[in-house]
Amino acid sequence: MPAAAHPIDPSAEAGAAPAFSPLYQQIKALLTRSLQGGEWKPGEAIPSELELAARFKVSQGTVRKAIDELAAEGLLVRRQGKGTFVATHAEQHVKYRFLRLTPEEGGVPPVERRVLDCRRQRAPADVARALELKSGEAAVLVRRLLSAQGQPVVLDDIWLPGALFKGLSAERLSGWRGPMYEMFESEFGVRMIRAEEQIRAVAADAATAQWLMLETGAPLLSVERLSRTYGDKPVELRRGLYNTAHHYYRNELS
Amino acid sequence: MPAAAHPIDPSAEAGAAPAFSPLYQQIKALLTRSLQGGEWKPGEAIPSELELAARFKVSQGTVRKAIDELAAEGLLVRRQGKGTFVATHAEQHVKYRFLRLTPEEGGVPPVERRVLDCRRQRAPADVARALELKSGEAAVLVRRLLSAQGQPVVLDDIWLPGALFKGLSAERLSGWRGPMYEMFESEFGVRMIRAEEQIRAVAADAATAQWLMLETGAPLLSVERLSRTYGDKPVELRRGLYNTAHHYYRNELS
DNA sequence: TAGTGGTCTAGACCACATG
DNA sequence: ATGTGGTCTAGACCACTAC
Repeated sequence: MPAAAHPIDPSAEAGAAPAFSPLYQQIKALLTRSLQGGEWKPGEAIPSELELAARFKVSQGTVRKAIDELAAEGLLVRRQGKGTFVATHAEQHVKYRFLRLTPEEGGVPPVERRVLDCRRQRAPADVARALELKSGEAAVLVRRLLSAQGQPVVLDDIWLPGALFKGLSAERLSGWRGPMYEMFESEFGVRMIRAEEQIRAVAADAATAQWLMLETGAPLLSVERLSRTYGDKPVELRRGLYNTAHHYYRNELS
Repeated sequence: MPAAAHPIDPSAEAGAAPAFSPLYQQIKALLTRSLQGGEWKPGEAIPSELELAARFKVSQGTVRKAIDELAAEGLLVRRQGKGTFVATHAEQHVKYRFLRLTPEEGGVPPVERRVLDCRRQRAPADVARALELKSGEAAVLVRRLLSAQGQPVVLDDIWLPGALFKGLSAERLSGWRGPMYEMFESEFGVRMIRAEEQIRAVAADAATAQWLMLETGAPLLSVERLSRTYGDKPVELRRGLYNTAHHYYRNELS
């Protein structure tokens, strides 16, 4: 019983919980649950460290450590003198967090978007499995073409759970200015916080080649991304095909 | 002057320093310098937090925060009850830190190595620029073929600064068991701590196709990696061509 | 001037590893 | 039993932001 001096009863504020972990981990779990439950919305400030310390009956330092970890994970953003805020995809500095495609020297990133298709249909088996949908459950398929200076660079197929994205249409997508994840956040209340990608090199098939204005068989970067929201729940399966003739996917290892 | 109560004179233990940053940042810089200078070697334990606190005349908490950051960056490894150790590529759990190529379900990673070439020569202009060598300075070029179950998967060209890798030969490389970065560390005192990668899809040329037992023009993943050691000094330029028919490059975004 | 996050301290106690 | 890192507290002071 590590924190016997100040145990927090998990059943007090919520249901089953990690039970006996360090106090700051319990606080972190409680904060995560509040974020997940929408107590504080993206962009809003959460209560001050002292307020939270009073609410949870722990010291400021303990709250601080919990917030530190959530900030390190990108769920919260600290701003000295102002407060701590729920992270949002609308922020300038995280705009390229999930956009790893970088132009060669002197080029521009592929920011021109064209929605080719947006339809609701039953999720195919592989998509259903990835998104943890029941087989045959509704899904939304969005197909987009991203270009840089008129040159097509990316062909994206995006699968979303139908239940979470009611009312999503090609018109709404086309009308939206700014990152897609910002729209998901503000229009559908779905916030992506983490993603895993599988990257391969593939040959362009005839249809893809036509969209990207390449020869059939041209080498393309295939990026399959599974995005997750709070609680590691998968909410987006994205399959992108990138023409890397004038762009590259950048990555940092540490 | 944030830390006026306990300023550390940068000139006391070393030369010019970040001057007036938070105390723990100054401690961090001092620890980094000791790591860089080889005061503690990879795998060894550094002094305990209390010892360091005494040495630097600060509280344990301040040393702790400095070590926390270095541990987060992967330079140190904490082990409860034992001490804090200098990270090493020999550790099991970091063995795959720089190896992102993952087998498809049921497959095996490409661990069979064959050294095709190892020669010293003048660095070409682009390599010299990346490694920050003077033009015409000596470099070592290593070419390797990695296979999984007899099937070639990766063709690697590795450029290293000649001055740092005296005595590197195909024989020594072939004889080494374990990760290459472990060899660089223990045999040449060069420890990689960070790397940036540029990833593209390319078509196999005739020579590459032959090595990888593919058709000319087959799509390959091109991974160009610049690895850095302490002080962000570049020490390796690696150009890998991956056959992603049965493996994929995995990445996590957060 | 007041409130926020950021730094630093000193000391207590716990958990883990080792002799 | 001792020494290590890990957690938690209470309080002080600093730096930044806003009113």
